Amino acid sequence: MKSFASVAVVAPVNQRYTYISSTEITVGQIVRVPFGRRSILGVVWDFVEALPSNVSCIKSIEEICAPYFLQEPMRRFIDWMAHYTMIPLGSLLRMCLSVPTAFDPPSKKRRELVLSWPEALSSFSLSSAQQKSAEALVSAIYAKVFHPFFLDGVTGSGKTEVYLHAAQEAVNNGRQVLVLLPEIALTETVMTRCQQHLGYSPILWHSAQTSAQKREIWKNVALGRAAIVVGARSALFLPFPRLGLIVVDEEHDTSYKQEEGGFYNARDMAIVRAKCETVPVVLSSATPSLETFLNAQKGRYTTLRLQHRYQEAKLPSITLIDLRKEKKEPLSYHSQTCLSATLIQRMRETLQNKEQVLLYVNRRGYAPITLCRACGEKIPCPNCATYLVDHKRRSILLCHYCGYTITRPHTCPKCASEELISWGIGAEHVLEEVEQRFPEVSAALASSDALNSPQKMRQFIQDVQEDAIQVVVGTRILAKGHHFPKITCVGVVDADFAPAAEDIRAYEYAFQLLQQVAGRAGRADRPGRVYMQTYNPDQPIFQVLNDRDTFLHEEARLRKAAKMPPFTHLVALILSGLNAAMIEHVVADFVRKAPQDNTVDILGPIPAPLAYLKGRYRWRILVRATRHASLIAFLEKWCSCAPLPRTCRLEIDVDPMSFL
DNA sequence: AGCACGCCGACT
DNA sequence: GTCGGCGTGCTC
Repeated sequence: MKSFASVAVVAPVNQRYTYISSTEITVGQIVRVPFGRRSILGVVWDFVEALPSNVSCIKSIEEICAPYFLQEPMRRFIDWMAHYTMIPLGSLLRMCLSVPTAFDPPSKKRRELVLSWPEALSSFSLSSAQQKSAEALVSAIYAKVFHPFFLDGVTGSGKTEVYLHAAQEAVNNGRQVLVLLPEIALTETVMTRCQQHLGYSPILWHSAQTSAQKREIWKNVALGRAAIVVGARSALFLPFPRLGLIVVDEEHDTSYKQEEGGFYNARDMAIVRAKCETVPVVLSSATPSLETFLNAQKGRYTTLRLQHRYQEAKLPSITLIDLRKEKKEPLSYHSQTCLSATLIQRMRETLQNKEQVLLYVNRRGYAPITLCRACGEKIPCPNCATYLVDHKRRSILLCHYCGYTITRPHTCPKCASEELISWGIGAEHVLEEVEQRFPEVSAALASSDALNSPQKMRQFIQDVQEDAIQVVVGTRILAKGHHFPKITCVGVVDADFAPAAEDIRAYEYAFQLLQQVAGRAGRADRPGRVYMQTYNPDQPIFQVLNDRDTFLHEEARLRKAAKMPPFTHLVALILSGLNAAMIEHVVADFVRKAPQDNTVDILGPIPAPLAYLKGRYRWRILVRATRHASLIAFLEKWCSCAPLPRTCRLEIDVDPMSFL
C-alpha cells in the first residue's frame, strides 16, 4: 500500500500538507516542498495511508535535506507547544528552521565550521553545599529522567558552578547541554566561567549573530557536535539530537517572555522540552518567580539550596532614605536633582575608601517627558499613546515602544516657545548630576542603549574591575548576574516604582528588582550597603526585603484571593486595527459572539493601556479559567464561531505577563 | 509568509 | 481607457 507524507511546512498555517515522495524518506526528515507557486522548507511529521478528502492535486517532495532531522522528542515538543500557546504549527517550525541557508548545497566560498566533541572536560572543586546539589543533578542526568530542579541561592552563592559541574558530567557522558540566559549581556560571564572551570568555550546562540554564524552553529547542533550551547530564548528551538540537561538561569527574568511574533515563555517551554526529551531541567534564581517558588513548595520541583554566599561574603544591609524628611540636595538654583544628602555622603565615604558605587535608576534616557512650560504640551509619539523619551546625550527624543525618533528640539513643536524642560528623571540625568557633584571621579552609564554589544559590555566590565570607573549609573541591565567585587555602596535612586496597579505581578517584579540590585553590593570580603530613596518608606514590600519567603507567601495569598495566576490561568486577546471606529465595532461584535461557558470568565473588553501603538488602535480582552486546557478549547471554539475581518489583527497571549 | 485575483480611484 | 492601491483567499 502506498503511503503519503504528512508534512509540517514553514508557513503561518496550523495544519500539515500531504505530499508523495519518489525516494524513500523517514519521519523527521527536513524536506523542501512545493507550496503554492513557491518552494518552502518542511518536516515530515507522519505517514498517512489515504489523502485527505478535500485534496484534489498532490505534489511531490522536491528535495530531502539530508542529513538533517527533527527527532521525535523535538516534534512532540513542537506539537505540544503549538497547542498550548495557540501559535500555528508552521510558525513554530519557522523558529526551528530559522537558518534557510543551512540546507543549500555547500558552496566552495562558504567557510564551514566543524566542531569536535571535547575530550574529558576538566573538573573543578566545589563547596560541600555545591557538591551536594551538583550530585542530585548528575544522578538525574545519568538516570535520563525528566526531573525539574529549583536551584535556590543568593547572588554569589555559586549556582553557576553547580550547573556547570552537572554540564561537565553530561558532556563527558556524550550528551549535549542547553543553558538558557535571559539576555545576551549575561553570556559574557557564563562564557568566562565555563572557560575558567572546564577549559571549554561553550557555543553561543543569540539574535545578534550573523546568519552565517547561525547556520554553522545550527548544523553542528543538529549533527550532535556542539556540546554546550549558551543562548537566549530562541536557543530552545535548536535541534539537539542527544540532549542531556537544560538550564534556565535567572528563571524569574521577564525577558524569557517573548511578546513579538508569537507569545511564549521560554522558561515554561524549556520545562516542556525537558519533559519531551526526558532530561532534567534546572531553574536557577535567587529571587524566584511565584510560579517556581510554589512548584518547589509543593514538591513538584526539587529544591537545591545554596545557603551561604561563596567565600563567606556577607549579605548587604539595606537602609531606607525617607525623601519626605530628607529633601533631595539642591545642586543649583532651579535644577531638578536626584540624590539626597545622605546618599551623597555615603557615596563620598565609599569613594574615599577606594571602593565603588552603583546607582540604580529605573528609566533609560535623560527624562521620560519633554514639557513646554508656555503651553503645557508634552511631546508625544505620533504612532503610540506615549510620550517621547529625552535622550539628551544622543540629541534625540525617542519612543521606547516603536522606535520613532526626532532630533531634540529647542522650541516647542506646538507653540514655538523656547521654554522646554526635561521632566522626570532618567539614568542620563543621574549621571549628569554625579559628574557635577563628583568631578574628580570617573562615572559611566550602563544601560541597554549604552552597552548594546557584547564588546561594549566586556569593555565596561573590564573598566569597572580595573577601577577605571568608580561610579556606575545603571538601569535594569545591571540588576543581574555581574560580579563587581569593589562595589560596596548601591543607591536605588527611586525605589517607589512598585505599585503599577494594573499589573498583577507589579510587586513581584519590584521585589525581584530591589533584591537583585541589593545583590550587587558587597561581595568577597567587603560588606555591602544598599540605600533606597523613597517617599513611601512604610510600604510593606520594604519590611520584607530581607525575607524573601515571607514576601512570596504573602504574594501567593493575595493572588489566590484575587483569583489570579498561578491559581488560575489567563489568556489575553489583543485586537488591533488601523481604524479606531472599525476596531471598536469589531471588538463589540466579537465579544457578543462568545460561546457560553460558565467555567470561563471574560474580563473586558477594554481599550489597551497603550490604546494606540505603532499606528494601530488596540483593545484587550482577558479570558480566565482554572484549567488551561479548558481555556484553549474555549478560545478555539470562539475564534471559529466569530470570524474576524482580515483588517483586524488578533494576538493571543497565553499566560500574559505584560498587561499593556 | 508570499502570491494572485479582484475591485475601486486618479493618472499618462 | 489602464496603473496600482490593498482587502481576500489559498497553498497538499
